[in-house]
Amino acid sequence: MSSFDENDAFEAASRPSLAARAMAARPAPYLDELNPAQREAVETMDGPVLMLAGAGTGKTKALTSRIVHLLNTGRARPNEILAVTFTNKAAREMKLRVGRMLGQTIEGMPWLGTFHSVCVKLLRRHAELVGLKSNFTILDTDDQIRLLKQLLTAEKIDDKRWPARQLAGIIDGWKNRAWTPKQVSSAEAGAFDGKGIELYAQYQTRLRELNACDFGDLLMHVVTIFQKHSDILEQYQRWFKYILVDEYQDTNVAQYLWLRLLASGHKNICCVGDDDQSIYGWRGAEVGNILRFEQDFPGAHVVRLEQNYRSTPHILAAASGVISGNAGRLGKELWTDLPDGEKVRLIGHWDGEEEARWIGEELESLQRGRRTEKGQSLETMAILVRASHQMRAFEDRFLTIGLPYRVIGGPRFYERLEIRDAMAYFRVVTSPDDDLAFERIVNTPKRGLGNVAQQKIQLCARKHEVSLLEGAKHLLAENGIGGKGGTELRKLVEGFDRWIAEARSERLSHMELAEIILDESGYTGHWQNDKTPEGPGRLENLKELVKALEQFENLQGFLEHVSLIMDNENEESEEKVTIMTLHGAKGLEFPNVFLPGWEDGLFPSQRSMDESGVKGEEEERRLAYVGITRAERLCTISFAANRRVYGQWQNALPSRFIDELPEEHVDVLTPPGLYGGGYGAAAGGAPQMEARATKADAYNSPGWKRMQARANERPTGNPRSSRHLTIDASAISSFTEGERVFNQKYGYGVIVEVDNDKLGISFDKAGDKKVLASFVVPADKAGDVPF
DNA sequence: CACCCATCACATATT
DNA sequence: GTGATGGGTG
Repeated sequence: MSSFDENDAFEAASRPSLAARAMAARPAPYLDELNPAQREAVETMDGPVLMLAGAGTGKTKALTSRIVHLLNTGRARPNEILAVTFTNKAAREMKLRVGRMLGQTIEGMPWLGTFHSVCVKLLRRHAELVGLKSNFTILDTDDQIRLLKQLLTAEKIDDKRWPARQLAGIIDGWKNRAWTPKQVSSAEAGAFDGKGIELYAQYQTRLRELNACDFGDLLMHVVTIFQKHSDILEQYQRWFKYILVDEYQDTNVAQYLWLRLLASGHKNICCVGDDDQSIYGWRGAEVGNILRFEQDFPGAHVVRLEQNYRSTPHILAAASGVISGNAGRLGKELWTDLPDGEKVRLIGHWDGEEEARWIGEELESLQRGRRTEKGQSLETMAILVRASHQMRAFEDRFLTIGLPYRVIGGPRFYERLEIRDAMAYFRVVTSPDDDLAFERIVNTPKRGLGNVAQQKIQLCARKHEVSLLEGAKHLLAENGIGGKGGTELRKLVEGFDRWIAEARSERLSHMELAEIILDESGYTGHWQNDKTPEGPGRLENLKELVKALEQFENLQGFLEHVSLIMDNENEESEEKVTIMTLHGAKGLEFPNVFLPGWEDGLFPSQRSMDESGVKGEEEERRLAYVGITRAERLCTISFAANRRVYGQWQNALPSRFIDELPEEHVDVLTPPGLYGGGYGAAAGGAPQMEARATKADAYNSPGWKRMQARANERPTGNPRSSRHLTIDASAISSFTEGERVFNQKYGYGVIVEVDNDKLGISFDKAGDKKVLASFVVPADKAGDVPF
């Protein structure tokens, strides 16, 4: 009990000032700003509440008002409220808004955070109950895979046939369901060649030896503790008087159990979510959790937020047309007061590059101001893609035309090679037992310590039952290693001793220490001598890393932060258009949204449908719904008939979701190139892109018919029945040597060589080229196709 | 042991 | 097209 009370997270927050001040401020002006539904959700404070909040219905506003109301009415002190979100961004936003409503910052809400960060706090307190020390390290996916690889090698399992990645996925799945190795269902016995469960047990043992956790463990361990130690659970049940959960539709089984355990006392739990926006099934989220809420918490108060403040009626109607294709929804009807605005625009393109080019032009025209409109900032515009590899085409295009853009969710700062290396050095300094970190950097930069030498260190460490760093010392003492490697290893080990002592003495600031570590270890020098074009950038990143340390007390605190917060939102001043994935865009809104790549196989993703069938398709459909509902004023959907996949040209059909867009809310634009416009004619004629046509027209256009015809010519029959992103079989060998052909890029030419779908062509102007057959048409048909 | 080149699998989304 | 891996060479 005493240690419980000494918890600084509780203590620091217990200062009376905030709660007292909040209570003194009795009047509740924030209530007047809510609509009736929101107000009901805020004022129903006791007992279970389910807030079904459609996109753009003021969910965060209701949630933060509820927190403020709980404080304001004296129901709870700030540190007695547990509020969990999925992303750090959402947590930050909530903190900010609660603070603003209260008129002060709220450092006093220690239990407002992501599931993972709250769990880390809990687990540090009770780590010994699951066999860990409270200073355990948190492994990221990379470390996880490396560890599993080691296990596989030790078990002599061929990691070609049975890749560590796959095992990691299986184990993650089990952890998402809060299954410890002993609890894994017998139905899973066959997993990973029948060795899955055994390997899982070994992996957990290894993690304990390393005093480490992976992401899944954070939740699972806490659930285990709650289940096994009722006294601890009861303390927390009493402590957390009110529980709030954001994005409830994204909770997995472990999170669900965690919440149910904590709420089972007073049942003051308020879950906010939207079953139509559940898009994380692939990482274990269970829509069932939200669908079942009323059974789990009998007497639950269900509030629907249906007034949308974000999007125009056309956009809402388009979104609801798509989502209505899903079965088993809780059902909501969004409505809005806003004026009609523009219809959702739909446009097809010949290939991905043209799509990027067209969107680039659209962005510029929005920026300049279309027709009578005023120009808009690039900040109002976003391109939301299904898969991150789609981003590349846009980056390429925007670089050439000099359009400023920002990619969110690309390779993140803290996942970069040099940052991870540098952090591995810091990890060894702060916890010398961190073998995974040590392993990562023993030979980075190159110290002449290859496989053989590293094996020796491993063996020596195991012999003495010590960490790798200690093992290396023993090895040196025993003269087990000589030559260049030996000298270098000695230098490294001595370096670590020095840095560790330096860190303990606290004489230097941790920033200075970090610089010394990177310099003396030769890591900075390694990149200074690097002659690849990335070298300077990497050095730059290392500098930024040291700068980022400034905000933290010490290296330890920094590492903890990084392991949980892998985002990197540096504030920039320049206006930029945003490129991000649909998943990343959830919770955001933009006046102008572009949704490219709506092709069957890409979106909905083939893999999702192969793996999860109808459920997968429904999740993809929700993703489409999320995409459309991000738009406030203008939403533009596009697709391309041809796209490069794995560097190969493939053709595709428009997404099935396009057929589900209600026609009366959609404006079909004519692509540049149809009706004789585009490539040849555009030079002389007016730009075609604003031309109006109906959806049917676009599908009936010559170019479109040809695309369809090509797809249907394939011998596989029904084009909807199998993969759509495949090589266009009709194009293969349909050309012969000597035939005269036309290609968009190179103009007219004669075929000199046929190699399956690749043609060698001697062009009149461009010379000899290799071109894919699907990119070429007979010269006499050049007018028919959308070139 | 480091470096170079050929080969291969590959890329749905994230804490 | 990219990044990881493995075999051969210096």
